[in-house]
Amino acid sequence: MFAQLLAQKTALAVNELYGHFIESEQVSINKTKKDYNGDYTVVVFPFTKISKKSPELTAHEIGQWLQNALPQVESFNVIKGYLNIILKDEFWIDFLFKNYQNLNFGLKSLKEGQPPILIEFSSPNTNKPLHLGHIRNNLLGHSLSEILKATGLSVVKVNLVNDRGIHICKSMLAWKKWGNGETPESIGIKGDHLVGKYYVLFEKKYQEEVSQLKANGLDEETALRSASLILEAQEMLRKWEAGDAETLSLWEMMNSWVYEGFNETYKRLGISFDKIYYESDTYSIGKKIVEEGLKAGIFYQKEDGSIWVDLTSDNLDQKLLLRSDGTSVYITQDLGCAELRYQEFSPQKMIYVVGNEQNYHFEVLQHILQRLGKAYADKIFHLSYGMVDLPEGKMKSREGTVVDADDLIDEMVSTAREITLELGKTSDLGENEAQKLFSMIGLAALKYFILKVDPKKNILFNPAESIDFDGNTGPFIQYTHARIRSVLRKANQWSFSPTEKINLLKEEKEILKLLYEFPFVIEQSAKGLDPSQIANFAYELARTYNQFYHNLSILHEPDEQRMLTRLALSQFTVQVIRISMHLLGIEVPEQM
RNA sequence: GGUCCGGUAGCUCAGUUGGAUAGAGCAGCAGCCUUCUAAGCUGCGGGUCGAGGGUUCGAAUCCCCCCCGGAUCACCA
Repeated sequence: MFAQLLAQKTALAVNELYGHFIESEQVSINKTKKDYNGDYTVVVFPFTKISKKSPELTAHEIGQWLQNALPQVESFNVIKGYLNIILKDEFWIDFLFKNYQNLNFGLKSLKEGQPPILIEFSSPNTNKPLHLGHIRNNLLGHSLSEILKATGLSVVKVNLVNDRGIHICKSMLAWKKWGNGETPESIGIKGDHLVGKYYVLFEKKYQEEVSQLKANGLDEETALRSASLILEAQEMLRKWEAGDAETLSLWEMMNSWVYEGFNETYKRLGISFDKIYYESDTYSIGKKIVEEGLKAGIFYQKEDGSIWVDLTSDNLDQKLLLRSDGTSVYITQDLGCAELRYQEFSPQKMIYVVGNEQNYHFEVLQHILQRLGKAYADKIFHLSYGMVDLPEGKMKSREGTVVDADDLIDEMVSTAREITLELGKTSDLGENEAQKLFSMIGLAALKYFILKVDPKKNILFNPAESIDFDGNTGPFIQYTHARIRSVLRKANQWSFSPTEKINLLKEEKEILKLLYEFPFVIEQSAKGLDPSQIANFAYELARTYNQFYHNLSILHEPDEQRMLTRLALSQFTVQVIRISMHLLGIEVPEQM
């Protein structure tokens, strides 16, 4: 990065000019604001105490020194005490010539011999279909994996399927009671939707029974606890953990329906995993860990047999680890799963992509692992992302107020189809290709809409206002890509390898300055586990290119070297757009 | 109540370790297609950066306090 070099040299300048040593980290270098003339701006205010001169004079002295010391510097100017540095066009042109054909610009190759980063995401429950919240989770997980890989890390994508527990028993019980043997085939709906239907039905019947009990004089809490439906579900869970054959076969059948449904949705989203864990496999390992912890006196047992950990000295609460009837809870299996993964992969880091509603859970998990003295306790990291809210508030599966993932994807694709057909630029495509394009565009709109937002912030999704296809959107960036590709196809007759260094126009230089930033953007995005930085960069790049495209001609440019330079610039831009979008899990079309 | 997260234009969001006059998109209005794709480009209007104090040459950014919103504190996951 030139900015780093500039900071080092500025520190040296202060040292030589004013006899005072400073670290280059103390120098603040910014990109020059659009309204001013320059490429980089050195902020000299902090040095005025050292120079004992006015900001203007200090800036002039440092600027002169830098111009003498750095051959890349063309000139400088000082405005209101800010030192603006202008680099020679040669610097930018060299950068262009060196990189415009690089298909992997900004990407680092895998560093061998390093322990992997393990990233868990998706982690669905098998009692209901995926909704918009899960989409965010999946997109974040996928994108982060790509971004981390781009920095040369080895990444293992894992999914932990929540395939057991009381919630699963609820949908099983409801299907058993009222399902009449329905299957996905028999009624023609996706398996995950079918199971979800019975989960919702259970809640409905359960609430009815609770109301009835309350009408008979029971208080709410007692009614919730003593309703026959919940007791039956609990009994089913005990049978399941005891290995009851009938229960297990029902469970296997319904789970297989769900997996089939999930796989279809994952496929549409372009999501995949290296390894899938099942809670039904990890909970027993967790149980053992809990028992060992109990023996070691780290946990304690109540009279009813339930096992707890007391975290009050860590400013947390007491936490149940194993129920009185011996069945496990959510955290039990998470203890087992962490152990299993660590044994299996010895990762340098285990990232959990899980919503911020579980912040407390992960804090507790980490504290428990620390108390158990596990080596991996400090390697777990909860990537906590914000909820996707509706105008009326949180989505709730149990109440059926969710934006269904499959429905939303369908809707996005069909909107993409309408818009594309209306614009009529793809009439030469065959049916298959057209279908692929609509899907590509619809998914881009959805994915970009989610990923452009800082992960830790909540997203407001208003179903009444459809997701945009204009402006700061995925399709806008795709469009820019298609546009550039179109120009490059037409330019095939030229070699488009410029040989002479032209002097750059503003529009050309603006793009080069952005492209120059790209590797740094990837690094920052990886460091902050934040795909939105890539998304915002891609938009900025596309927007800047469109200005260039609008103001200047490429193929009609009479000066051949200038034309070739613009082609190289277009080539470079199209690569970086493609790479950026790839890091977000978004495909780009040749035409649209 | 405890803990954690958030509050930037009518709406949705950017805003690097504190730096110049806080930026985009959508929505609204006005322009630009005989020229490489108009899903584009240009212009206009729109802001007490939740409120108040403090630190600093300089605060949307850091500190304190308050207001508002959300999450969480289950023998749910």
